[in-house]
Formats: sequence, C-alpha cells, structure tokens
Amino acid sequence: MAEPKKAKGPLTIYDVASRAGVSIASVSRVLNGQGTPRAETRERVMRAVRELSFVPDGAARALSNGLKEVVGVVFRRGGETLFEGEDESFLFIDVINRGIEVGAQRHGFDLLISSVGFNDDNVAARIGALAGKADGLILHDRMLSAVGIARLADMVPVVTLAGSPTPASINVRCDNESGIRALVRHLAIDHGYKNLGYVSGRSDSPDNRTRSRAFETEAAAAGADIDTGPAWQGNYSAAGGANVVASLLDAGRKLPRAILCANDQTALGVMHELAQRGRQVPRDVAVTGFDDVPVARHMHPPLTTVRQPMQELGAIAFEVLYTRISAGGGNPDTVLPVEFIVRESCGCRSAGAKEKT
Amino acid sequence: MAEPKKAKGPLTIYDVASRAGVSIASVSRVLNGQGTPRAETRERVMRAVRELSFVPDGAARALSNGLKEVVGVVFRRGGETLFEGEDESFLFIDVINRGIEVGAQRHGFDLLISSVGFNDDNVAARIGALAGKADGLILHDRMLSAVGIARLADMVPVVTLAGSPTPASINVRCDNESGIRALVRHLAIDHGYKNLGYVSGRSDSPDNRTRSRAFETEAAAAGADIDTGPAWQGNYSAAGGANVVASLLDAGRKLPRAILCANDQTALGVMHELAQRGRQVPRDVAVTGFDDVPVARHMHPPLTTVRQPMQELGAIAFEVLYTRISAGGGNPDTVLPVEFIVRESCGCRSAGAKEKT
DNA sequence: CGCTTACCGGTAAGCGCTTACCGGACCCTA
DNA sequence: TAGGGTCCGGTAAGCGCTTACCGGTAAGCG
Repeated sequence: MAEPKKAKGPLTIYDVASRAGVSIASVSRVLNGQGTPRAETRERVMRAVRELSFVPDGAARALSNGLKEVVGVVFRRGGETLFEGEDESFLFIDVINRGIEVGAQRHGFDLLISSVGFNDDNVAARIGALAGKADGLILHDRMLSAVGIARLADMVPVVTLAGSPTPASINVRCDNESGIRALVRHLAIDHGYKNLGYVSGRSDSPDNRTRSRAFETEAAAAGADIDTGPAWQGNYSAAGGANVVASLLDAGRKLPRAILCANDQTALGVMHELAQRGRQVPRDVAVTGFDDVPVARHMHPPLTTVRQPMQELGAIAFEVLYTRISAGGGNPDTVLPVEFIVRESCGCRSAGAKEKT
Repeated sequence: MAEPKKAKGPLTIYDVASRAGVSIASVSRVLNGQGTPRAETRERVMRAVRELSFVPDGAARALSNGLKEVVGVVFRRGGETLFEGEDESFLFIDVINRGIEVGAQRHGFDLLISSVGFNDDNVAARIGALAGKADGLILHDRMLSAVGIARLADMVPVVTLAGSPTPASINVRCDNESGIRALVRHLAIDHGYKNLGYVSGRSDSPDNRTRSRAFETEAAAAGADIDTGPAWQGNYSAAGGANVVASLLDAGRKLPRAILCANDQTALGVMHELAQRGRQVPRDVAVTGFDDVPVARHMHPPLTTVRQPMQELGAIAFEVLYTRISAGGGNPDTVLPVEFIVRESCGCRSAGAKEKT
C-alpha cells in the first residue's frame, strides 16, 4: 500500500511484476497455473494481483495464444411483432442462446451477440466483423444464404442452427421428421382424421422444407388425404397463420379436419383466426404446433405440439463448435431427438400425456 | 486465382499484402481509410482482400489501438420462474439489451453478454473475466454490491442500470419519483382513495428504495393514509406479490383501497391472489404496477402503470459509456423521463388515456 | 536544368501477453 | 570439495495489427 494509485493508465502485467518483485513471466505463470512456481512466489504475485485488482487484457491474451474465448452468435430480431403473444418468438431464440451460454461458460467462453433486423442491408459485413472478434460463429436459422455460409465458414468455424451442413460448416438441428411423424400418426391414426392440412413456414427455411416433406410422406403412409397448394404458405408468424386460414375461408374452401402448423406461432395465429370465424378447436378442426413455446400450454385449448430441446440444442451447438475450434473435425450434422406433447388442441382430453419419439 | 487455397493457417495481413504486392502498412491504411493511398493501390488491396475474404483479427487490432469495440453486459438470469406470464421478466432485460445493441452498433461495438444465475457463486470472478475482454461494462440491476462496483469501476468504465452512481461508476435510471408521484396523485386525488399500500421490490434494489420513499412522501403530500410494515415486502416477482396479499389476508388485515406495486410482475401476482380470494379489481381494491411490460395491457383488468423507456435506457447507457470510454467524463447520474399509463386497474374506464410526466 | 516540396508507401517499433529457452542456485553423491 | 542433476525464474521472441517516421520519386519552380 505504498502509493494510493499510480498513473491511471490501465495496469499491465509489468505493474504486477514490479510490485511483486518478480518478472512478468512469473506473473503469467502464476495466473495460468503453468510451471511450478515456488509457493512464496505464487503468494507474492497473488497478493500484488489482488492489491491492484489486475485483470489481464483479453486482447493481448488472445493474440498471444490464438484463442479469444469468444463465440459469436447471430440471430434475427423480430420485425413483425403484431400479435398478442408474438413476443414469445424471440424468447425462443433466447432459450437457445442461454443454452449456448451454458455450454460456453463451461469452457470459459463468452457470447458476442449480434442481432440483425429484417431489413438490415449489410448483414454479411456485420457478420464478418463479428467473425474477426470471435473464435467461431453460431448462426441461427436463415441468417445467410448457403454460399454466404460457405464463404464465412472458411474464415472461421461456423455452426448453423436448424439449417443444413455445407462442406465447411456444421449444422445442429432437431429431428423434424420424427416430430411430424408423431403428429401425423396421432391425428390420422389415433384420432382417425382423414384429411390434413399443413401451414408451412418460410419457404427458405430448411426446417420448414424438412417438415413439409415429412408431412407429405407420413400422411401418405397413414392413408390420409392432404390439402396443399400456395394458399397454405405461412411464414412462421402468427399473422401468417391467421392469414392462411382467412384466405382459405374467404375463398370458400372447406377446411381439413386437422391442421398441422409449421410452428407454435403459426398455430397461435391459426387458432385465433379460427375463433374469429366461429370455428371451434378441436371440435370443428384440430390444430397442432411445433416447438412447444411456453405459451403453448396456456392456449385455449392447450396446444398439442412437439417439443424441441432448445436449451440443449444451444449447448450442443457450442460443444460441437468448441470441438471444431480446438481439435478440428466434429460431426457436421448433429440431430437431436424431439418429444411429442399431447395436449388438447388435437382432440384429446387428458392433459399431461407425453410420448418420447 | 493462382492457387485455390494456401496453407489453411488463418490469413493475416501479410498474406493480403503479398498477394496485392504492397506492404502490410498499405493494407492497413486501405482497410482503415487512413492516409491517402493511390487509387490503384487501394484497388489492388481491395481485390486481394475480397479474393481471400480476409477479415482482420480483432484481438490484434484491439491490442494495437487499445480499443476492443466490445461492451460487456451482465444480467441476472431468472431462477424463480413459477408464475404464468412470469417469463416476461427477462423480456424486460432483453429490451434493454436491444437498446444497448442499437447504441453499440452505431459505433461498431458488439455486445459480450454474460448472464448470472441466482445462486452462482463466482459472480465477481466472472465479471472480472468479462472486463478483460471488453472496453467497458454495463451492469443490470443488483449485480454487485456497491463496493464490488467501485472496485470494478477502477479497472474498467462501468455503467449501472437502475442503481446509483459511485465515485467511479456511472448510473442510468428512470425517473422513479415522477412515476410514483403520478400514480399516487391519480389514486389519491383523482380517484379519492384515502388509503394506500405499497408492495415493495427487493430491499437491496436502489430503484425499490427510491420508489418506496417516493411513495411515502407523495402519499403524505396527497393526504392519504398508508399501510406499511414488513408484511408489505415483495421481491419483484409475481410470487412475491401474491405472497404479500396472501399473508395480509391470512393475518386478517384489512386491505387498503388501492395497492401500488413495485413493478408489473408484482402487480400480476397481487391481482392473481386477489382473484383467488374473491376480491375484485378495481371495485374492491385498485392495483397499479410499474414498468409497463407487454402483458400489462392484456391483464384483466388492463393494468394502470408507469412506462419506462427501456430500449432508450439501454441506448443511453451505451452512449454514456461510450463517452466515458473515448473521452472520459460523462454525466454520472443520468435520469430518463417516464410515462404514466392509465388503464383500468386503477378504477378508470377509458383505455388509452396517457399523460406525460 | 537543378533544387525544393509533396506525396506515397515501406520499415520497424510497439500494444500486453505467453512460453521456449537458458542460466543460476542449490542439493546430492562420490 | 568437485561434478551432475533439479528446480526456478528471467530474458526475449513472437502473436497480427496500427502508425510514426523516413526515404524515394515525381512534380513544381526559378
């Protein structure tokens, strides 16, 4: 406690070293637990560090050992928040991010986040800048085109969520096929609904394509008729779902006995519009979602859906990325199991029932 | 397009320089728009950069010019999610973070986030590590004790949200006094309620102390009686609010004519419990919140509350921090105006009415 | 036509840290 | 007491970038 404070210029390892009366190498060794410093040396260094409340500069560390301990996470910020309850959509993203964070913290990494608006122009530039500040990137759904991802992936390790792998990037997703299969079978076989419709998500989403294809396959396998066509195109938002129902009805088309939705948001909109038009769910038409967002259980009636293990998805995404960063390799196409959640919008009465898929 | 790709070792400015046939200094100058490179030089460099899709290393840059272009943001992750709708609480945080991000992007900064669980032990250590990776820190409410903040603040610029300034740190908050004043006057004067209660937030929250004190002052000024005491201690959660009502009623105490709550979450719990106990809002007892979270308008009845400009708060917080980082100084105690939102839980009928405070 | 002035762009010195390498001190053995 | 082996810990070389400084070339001027 010689002087109260030196020149205010941020402290460096040299300040600590001179205060402890050792060399900077020793300070570094103590701080990183390398080598075998004598107990007394360690003690002296620790005391100096404590007294000065020194924290080593991350940039210098990163430069020196080639590891920033930072993952970049990029996602879309909602731009079409209209419907009541719609805010939930980014809760969804948030849960995944939390999962990433949990995984990251296990390895001393932090999350560098960057959200992108729907009409931001310089997305690629922004992501590029992020790439420079991180050891690897995790991209949420639909952030970049396949070639954009590929380009990015050969400057920095990249993991995409709910997309599809490219030669250089890794993808982590949920088992959409199983989820849709469970839904279709439950509706077509358990309930015996012979006519199904599928309100799709954004057409550029790999998840949506997978679900859509699985829907057709499984419906055929279960011997159910399906309603299709451009009128069934949604966009993952509640408004999109409501719109599909509205235009179907306005065109005088007959609704199928059950409607599967690309995600819970869409189901929310579909059910809302159905209620507006005086149709009862599930009596007149059954509705199902996908995702199991928190509101799903509080809808009227509670939504039958498929739960994706979001938080785990985030954690796994980090883990895969971490492997790639530190060792290279890693499974380029990781698929996580989903869980079929039966509630009441399908026509069932009991709550609570669950089935693993 | 000589060779398809060199050794996979991440590219450096040297690779770009040699490909463009110039020195690294020129590359750097072109990339940063410094000096006056000849048009042809610029062109050569840009082409090389594009062909290699080079992105300069953030750590090296940071080390070299003493600016990481990263702000650390620390917040608490909910650990007591129990009540329906409670998830909203971190939506609140998210909106602020969005605001920070918006401010940050204007200056090319990114957000390094770190959430802390309610029973994480090594909080200070984690925040310290963050500090090393960022140019400055923004701490959400109740992250660290005053001395913890002070210690942190002399290693890196710190802005706290809804706290109070310390000699070295800056604080940004909303004008709680005006908000409470508007609420109290509306209830006591406009509605003529002569007896008020205040369900407080966590006792260690500066915002709560301010609101609590303002409540007492304003109630006295408006000539209303107040109910106080330890039974009125809440904790910002819906469960806390419900608990206050429950224990008051269980103890056979008479409820005041109107109950102000420390935040909307609390009001949610209070109204829920009131409904459980068969009390009607606002007929039997009026209830008000604070924050104006999204659900507030969808409660039954819609909640009269005070809106805090969350996103703006985040943006301002960044701006103040940025000033401190780049120039030093900056107003250490920034106060943002709030907006009084009249809905129905206070006893008013009309929706929509608003008053600036 | 020779010298000054401007303008570019290259060379090299750090930024704060990690770590390979090496030399000094000490202990053990003969 | 001398030689060899062990430990510790210091010295210095980078990590990839920015930028001060300076030398070379070309243009401007008398």
